[in-house]
Amino acid sequence: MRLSEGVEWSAHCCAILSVLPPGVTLSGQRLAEFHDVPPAYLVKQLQKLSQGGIVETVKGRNGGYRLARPGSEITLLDVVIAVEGADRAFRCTEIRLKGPSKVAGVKYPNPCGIAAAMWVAEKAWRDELARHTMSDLANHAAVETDPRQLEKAMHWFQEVLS
Amino acid sequence: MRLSEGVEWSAHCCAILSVLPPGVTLSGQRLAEFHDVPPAYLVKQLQKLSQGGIVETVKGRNGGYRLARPGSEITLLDVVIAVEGADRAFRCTEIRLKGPSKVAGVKYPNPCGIAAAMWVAEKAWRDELARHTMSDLANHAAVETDPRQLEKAMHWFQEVLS
DNA sequence: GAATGGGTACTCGGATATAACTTGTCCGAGTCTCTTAGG
DNA sequence: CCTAAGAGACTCGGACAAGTTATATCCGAGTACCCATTC
Repeated sequence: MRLSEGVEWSAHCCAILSVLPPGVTLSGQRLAEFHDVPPAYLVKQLQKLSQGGIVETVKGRNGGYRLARPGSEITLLDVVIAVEGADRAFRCTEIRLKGPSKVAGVKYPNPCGIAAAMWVAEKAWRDELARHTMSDLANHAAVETDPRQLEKAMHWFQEVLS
Repeated sequence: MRLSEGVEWSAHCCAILSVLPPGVTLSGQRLAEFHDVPPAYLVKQLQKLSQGGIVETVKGRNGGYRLARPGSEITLLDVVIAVEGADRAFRCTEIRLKGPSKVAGVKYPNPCGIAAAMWVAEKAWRDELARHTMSDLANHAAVETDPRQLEKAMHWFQEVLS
């Protein structure tokens, strides 16, 4: 089981976007430069965020991306779902309906115990992810980050946003 | 994010093995037949369970697999880890150390907020999986399964174990 | 001096190659069992 | 009738392909800005 790298990139991008002044956009090129990741591939992830209603896009010169709603209303779970899809990690293939013990016509309304346990665990995972908003993560980063790095970041933003 | 099919197969196999009399083994061929899955590939999953200390193997004629310890002491988490590996689903690439804001020499002892949140969520997932043992799942299945199917299964077992 | 039209540069978006991993298969090494021959 | 040796068949285990997904890239469609031209 593995989450794609796009999840990490997207989460960082959304956290960054959450601290921008309202209305200001940042292009995929700039976001890729700031995070030092392949620009074209990052844009592909941002596309998913756009389709998922997490970010809005502004076309044309000086265009880019901005959050579609306040950072305090976007959770980590929202980002993960937008990038990875809403499908469950565990997929039940209903093994119990196959093999030599199968009985024609028998259907089970409830999921089998294994699938049920798996899905309860996944719900616990999702619930935990939903507890963190982009604003929370941005605040946490602002506190934890080295002051010198914070200053360099501020400087860079003022440069590219001018 | 996706769990491999091997997880489902392995969980079902372990649940089956947990209800066998002590010492009795079931071959990969039989387990594959019972679940209607590709035999050679199922054996590959059972290999991982063997390497993970979940099941023991008995070679030679009338050999096969059996649980390495009581089914009440094997959790769903044990099986998932054996098949999928112990690595975390989310991997932090330390983006914050790259890009134009990086400061030479700066290291962060604590994981970044995003990674921390991800890993807390994964722990919640694991804790939930660890709450279910193979014996629990087998009991649940015994109650939920259609009586006719149960009987056919019993019949099949008596046949292949004789 | 102000307005307007066109060119240009920059943006996102989807279609297109490459790499990695999951899925699926095969054959060899090892071991228990059964048979059979001998005492 | 009992013992023992050997052949056989069945088992697991790792090495070997095929298909699917994730990763990375490129080029086209569209839009806002800037500048030159005109009134």
